[in-house]
Amino acid sequence: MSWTDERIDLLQKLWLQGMSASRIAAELANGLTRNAVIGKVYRLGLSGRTKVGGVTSPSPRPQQKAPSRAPNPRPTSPMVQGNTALAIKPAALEAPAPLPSRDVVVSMSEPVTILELRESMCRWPIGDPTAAEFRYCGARKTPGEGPYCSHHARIAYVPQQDRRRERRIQKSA
DNA sequence: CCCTGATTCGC
DNA sequence: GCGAATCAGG
Repeated sequence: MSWTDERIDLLQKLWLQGMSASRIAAELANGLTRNAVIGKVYRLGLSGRTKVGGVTSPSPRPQQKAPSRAPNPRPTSPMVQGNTALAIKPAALEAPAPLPSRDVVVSMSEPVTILELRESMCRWPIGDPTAAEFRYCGARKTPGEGPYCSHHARIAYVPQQDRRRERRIQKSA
């Protein structure tokens, strides 16, 4: 598959929304890697996401080929990133104030699709597994073997300390 | 170690 | 033009 206009369009949209390359790649679901996404973005001249605030960073992208080799003229753009980056996009600032949803738990990183789910991520299911919107918690898994983040682990393993003494007495045997 | 984007470079 | 490899960093 190649970069169709539609795909490029979506790519731009997502990229400008602040979505990370890896997520976009996963979203476009095509075996595309984040490298492919980044590479395309680069070619499109979209690299160096303009930050919010209108301060149009000069995004100096010398499209010219450096004779020998440009060691690393890395401007080190100020970008919010990392697993915990909340994809703060311009749209978010313009968007209506988030309704005081009451059940927004402390979930940091947004839920992830199964494609984005990694071994180190919480597998707590979010939503209807049969729905397309089904996601997993995706937060950092608690070290060890727990398939869940610490938060969900507690919910999952609410042990049965309270369990009725199931097998009462089986003395007579 | 997980992740991020940027750049280079062979195809 | 494409994207893996690499680089540079958080």
